[in-house]
Amino acid sequence: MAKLTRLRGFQDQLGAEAEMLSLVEARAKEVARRYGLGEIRIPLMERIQLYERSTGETSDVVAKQMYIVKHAQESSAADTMVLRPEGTPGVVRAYIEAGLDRSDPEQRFFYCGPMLRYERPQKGRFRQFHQFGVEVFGRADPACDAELLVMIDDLRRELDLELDFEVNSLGCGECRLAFREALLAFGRAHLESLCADCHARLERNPLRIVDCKTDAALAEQAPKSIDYLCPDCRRHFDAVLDLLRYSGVAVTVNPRIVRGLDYYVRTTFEVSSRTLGAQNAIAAGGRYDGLVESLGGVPVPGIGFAIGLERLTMAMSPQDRHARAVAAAAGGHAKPPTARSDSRQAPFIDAAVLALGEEALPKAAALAREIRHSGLAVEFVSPARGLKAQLRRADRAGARFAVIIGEDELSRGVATLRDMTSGAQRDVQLEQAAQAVSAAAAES
RNA sequence: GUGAGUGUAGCUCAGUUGGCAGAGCACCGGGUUGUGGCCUCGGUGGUCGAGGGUUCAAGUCCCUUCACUCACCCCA
Repeated sequence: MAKLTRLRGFQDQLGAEAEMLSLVEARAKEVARRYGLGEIRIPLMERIQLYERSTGETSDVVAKQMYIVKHAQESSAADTMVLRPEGTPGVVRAYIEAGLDRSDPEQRFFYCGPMLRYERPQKGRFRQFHQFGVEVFGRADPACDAELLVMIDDLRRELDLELDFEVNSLGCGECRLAFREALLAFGRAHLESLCADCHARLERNPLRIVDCKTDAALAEQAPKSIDYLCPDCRRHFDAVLDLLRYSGVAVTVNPRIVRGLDYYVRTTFEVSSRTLGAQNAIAAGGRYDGLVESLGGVPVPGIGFAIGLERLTMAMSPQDRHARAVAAAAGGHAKPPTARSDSRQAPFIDAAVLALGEEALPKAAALAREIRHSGLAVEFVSPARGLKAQLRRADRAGARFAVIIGEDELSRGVATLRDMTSGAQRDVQLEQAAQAVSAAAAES
């Protein structure tokens, strides 16, 4: 039989890797809670039209990266379903569907979960990846824009990371029109020197010319959106920058932050790491004031961002990752029982219960359960092998204590309680064995 | 979609001008009839990514293909 492998661009996360992601996710949720955000859970699939009308049909994400889902028996062309490539459109849809735009427009959400995009995988880029995202509705004021950046900075501090913050303003619909014209004029004027990609961009998405890396010098000369801001947009952007300066978040204004999604207006931003390679964007977002309306709701401004969780964990140093993973895996344990189990990928346990012989088996199984009821993590070791192998398993599982019940113990009505770190062991009465284990665990 | 690099044991990798597929780690067992880690002795484990070609003989040379990795593009 041919071996079945995981799909290209998809990954399994085992042990420490999974622990790391859970840990980062927990930190992000904690920070979100402090910023008054409530959780929202939305479907993994939506109608394709949702993304066509929000993210934009010309964006790469919609044009060539979506997974279309087909039911085995039924399919309806009118309702083409796709796996979500990003979170924002779904959240906006849910917001409108719940009638919040009319009844209670100011809402603050966070979400967390997998996103799927069909792309060629590389370092930091996967077909399924996880995002932690934030969406705020009903706030048009610059303080809200600044606050989201500050929030990301808080998370950055919690995780002790060095990250670069870059912001830009695309302007509102009005100033974008003028900016777009200027870009097209620039493109036509330099038609010969533009790279092949930029020729295509000129047609599809002129904004992206600014972002060209093939000819950085030329891109440098291209018109910048911040030079085309109307007075209102200018004031808004300046206010955001002032607030950030006052908050002590070091940001750089980068006119090349144009974003690939159609719905962005005014403030856009990217947060990146210097240690990640080519795919260094860890978080990105921006304002989308017209989006709720264009998806059928009443006009409500909105702004949000998403963090790539895999990239965030990758940005942590290896030593840091290891230390954190071990700490997370160890649970409440100060240190693992042996040096060897230091490299363990799974959680450490408090006790391993070993049974020797048929007679001891039910007693041992019952004892394991009783110890668990006191809140400790217990593994009932397979009794199919000898004591030596069972003890080795106990060590491998990272157990602090081994509780042994064999012929000898049974005849005396006791269990042997062995401290796996010191090797010291003593008899405890079978009836009090569970209390003895939890008492021993409590003092070590 | 484009380009480059890499595919040998579960993992990390040796493998000479083509000549019997190896090491370390991991795993299992003995040394200890009921005592883990350290030590020691032994053992299990391979379609050499796949298919074809050249040759008396291919892990090694040639062609094709697949996968992985990195980069372009794009993005979290």
